[in-house]
Amino acid sequence: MPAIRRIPVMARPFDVQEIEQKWQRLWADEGSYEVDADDPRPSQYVLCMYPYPSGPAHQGHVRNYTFGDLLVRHRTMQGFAVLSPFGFDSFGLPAENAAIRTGTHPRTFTEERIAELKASVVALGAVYDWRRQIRSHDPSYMRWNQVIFLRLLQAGLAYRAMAPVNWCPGCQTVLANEQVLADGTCERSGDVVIQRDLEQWFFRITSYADELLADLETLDWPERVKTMQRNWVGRSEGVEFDLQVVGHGAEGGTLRVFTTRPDTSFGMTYAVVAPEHPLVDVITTDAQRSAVDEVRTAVAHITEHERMSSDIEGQTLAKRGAFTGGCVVNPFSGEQIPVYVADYVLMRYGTGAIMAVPAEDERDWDFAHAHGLPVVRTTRPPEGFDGGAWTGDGVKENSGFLDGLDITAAKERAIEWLEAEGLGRRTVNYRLRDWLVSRQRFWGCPIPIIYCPEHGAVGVPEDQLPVVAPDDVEFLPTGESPLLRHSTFRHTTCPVCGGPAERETDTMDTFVDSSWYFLRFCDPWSEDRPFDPAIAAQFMPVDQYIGGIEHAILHLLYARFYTRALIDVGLAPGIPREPFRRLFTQGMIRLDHKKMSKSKGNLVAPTKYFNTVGADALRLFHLFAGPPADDMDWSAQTDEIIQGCARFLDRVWRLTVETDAEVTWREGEQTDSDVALTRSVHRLIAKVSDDMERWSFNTSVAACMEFANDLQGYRREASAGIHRSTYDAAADALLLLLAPMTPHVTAEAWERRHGPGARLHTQSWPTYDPGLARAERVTMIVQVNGKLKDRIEVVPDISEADAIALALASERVMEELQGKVPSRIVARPPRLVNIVL
RNA sequence: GCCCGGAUGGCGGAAUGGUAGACGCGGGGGCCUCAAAAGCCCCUGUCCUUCGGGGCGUGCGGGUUCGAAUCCCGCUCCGGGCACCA
Repeated sequence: MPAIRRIPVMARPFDVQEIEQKWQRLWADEGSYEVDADDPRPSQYVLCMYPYPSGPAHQGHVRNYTFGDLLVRHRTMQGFAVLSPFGFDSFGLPAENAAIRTGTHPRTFTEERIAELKASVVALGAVYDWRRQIRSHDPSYMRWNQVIFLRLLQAGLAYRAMAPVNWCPGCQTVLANEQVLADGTCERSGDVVIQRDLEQWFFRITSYADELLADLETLDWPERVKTMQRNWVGRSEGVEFDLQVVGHGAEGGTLRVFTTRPDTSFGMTYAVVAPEHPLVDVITTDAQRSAVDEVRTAVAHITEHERMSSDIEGQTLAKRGAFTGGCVVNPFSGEQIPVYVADYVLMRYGTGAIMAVPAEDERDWDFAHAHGLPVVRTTRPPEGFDGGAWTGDGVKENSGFLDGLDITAAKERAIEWLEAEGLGRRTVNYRLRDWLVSRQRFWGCPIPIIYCPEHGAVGVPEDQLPVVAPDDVEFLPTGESPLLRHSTFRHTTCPVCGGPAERETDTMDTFVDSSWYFLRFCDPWSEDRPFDPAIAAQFMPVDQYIGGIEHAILHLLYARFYTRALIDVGLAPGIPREPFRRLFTQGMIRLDHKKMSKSKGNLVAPTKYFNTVGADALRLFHLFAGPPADDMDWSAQTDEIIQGCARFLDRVWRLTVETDAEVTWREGEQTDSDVALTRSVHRLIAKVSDDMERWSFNTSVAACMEFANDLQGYRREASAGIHRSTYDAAADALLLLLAPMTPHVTAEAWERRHGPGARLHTQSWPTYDPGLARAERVTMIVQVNGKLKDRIEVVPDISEADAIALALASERVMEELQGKVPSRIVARPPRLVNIVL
């Protein structure tokens, strides 16, 4: 019995906004993506880096959450209980700056921004288990942040030490590096910023340097992120050894240096100590004192950042430094060599002193030439080398017992000699420094410490946590934390003796908040500890972590460290030491060649798309635009492409829900074109399933578009009517495959096809028959001398002999051969035959 | 300076040693319509062509291979990271 349907005529075949709101409400009401620890399904943890709430979402968020949501929905359809939480990194400087500008309390400001961001995330159709939401400024989260701090303190992983900071004498406060202008002045007062030592809190991340480095090998992360972390940790192996000091007042003293090139020791023609090095005061002669002091003063007045830059106002690579008047003995050559101070040697790295080998180190070369110091080559440079320092490999010369060796062997020999003589030992140095967590800010998690004149730094007892900053504070543009001026917060009593004491007024770096939120997500209801380790162990590690490349180093390194620290202080027994098994870093979105961001003021809000083409079309665009890892340019053409995505969804709707022409249905035996359609359904399932696993969403979308074209062609050509079950299977498959990408329109189409209450997203991900997915006929190409000459339709399992026979029988090939005998025939059935003359 | 990426039609991109340019955007033509919109159909790298087809073509120059966008060597340009870490 042929069924006949007629098309309704309208701009779009469905009401986008109505459908999107309906399904967003349904997913929330039905708790479709809420997952509990006792869920019988195997679990998967999919997480997008929790955002700083800066207001309504921008396209960077849209892209991020589209990828994440696609994964959540896809894995759910594959039968996993997918943990998909969302939260807000809600402490941070912008809220505090807004408070100074407008007087609004940072909490009010932040919570308004959270509501806006959350609304746009929901409007995008991204689904989360909102019961688990975390906001880092919530006292319930701060409490555990502070407990963890105290446990790290007890374990010796947190400590207090003097550290150089940027200090503005005008504002009487510490500045962040970003607040110091390029010329070394304060952005607010214009005063020259100086370096000053202040007591600050640190986390001992350097204790984990080797582990953080070694375990990178086990991670399924982008290679370049791992490389960046490796460089950041900056492990270098070398040797430390002592030099005898000669000269006034220093007899019997030694100077310890660190080097990775002990093979060059015979070329050490002078030594350099950092300006802050304690030996400077001892060995500087009266004659040299003023020159040395000049260097030290200059260094004290610039930031480390500037000190590292190779050019300060015309003082180019002259290497700012001076002779101290003192000397040391090079133990290898026995010669006396001068000791200099120079700003290119850093007190905090190695021993704060180096042996200088100008012939084999570029910095030493520059310095030696600026100060007229001798150069002795110990590695023979290659023939024709006319540059300065030679840092490559070569045969050792002028090096006594090392002569004739290559540098690797010479290093070994030199270290053995130093150890045998009792002068030095092997050492490893790291570029990585301990993590300075103190921030002189209001809008952050207070460091739970009380300073007692009697008992020193005492932790606030855990039953008194959280320490929450008071609300009755005044935000002034002074640059200092209002907590400093709040006397009832600041003045308290010592938990040990009850005597008068002062609270710490610094807060924690917000990277502390984000270093364990993924663990709290596993058990956000826990009231007696940060989380239940058994539950966390069930979900951890995060199976897929998604975020921007800008967090490649700091956040990801801190989180790796923190996870280990939590395990080692006993708060997280049984959880994996690596928190993020797979990492995906999405590319950024640029507008006019600049990164799209709120601070640059070049955002394109998604709202206008939600209100017109709808969230599905915008999602489809982000998936279709190109490889997820690549940067994307938001261009004048973008809106047209988004329109094209909406057009495609209209077409999907017409193909699955409505008929746009009078249609005759039939059943019974499949015709050839019915079989062909079935085959392309199976090929499509295979293609999209594979593309999903390798994050090739743009080609998934292309395949679905191609299939929709095929489906339309099938309808057009079906003069004898449309085979009902074949067509239904095709339409259902298309909806199932698109379900994770464009969830609203597909869910609605599914319900229209299958009746009220039918749920697309609880269906299983479709499977395919490999036999049907394989093409029935394939195009075999025939080449002569590698040039394409003919195409022949063949069966996929054609034999090599048959393929060659067919190729040689081709008219086009015979023309080309002209009776000549091929010298070689390369056959790769069923893909190609290449005839070589 | 060092270390990673990348370069393909007018544009976004596809092609994991085997038909370069899938899919889409833009453009051109046609159908439908009183007309328009929407929709549908066809064409669209480039040059030559006797309309059968042929030459050229994946940043540049070499190489390996029967065959290279893909692998190797050397450049150019663009993007990113680290930049006096001894």
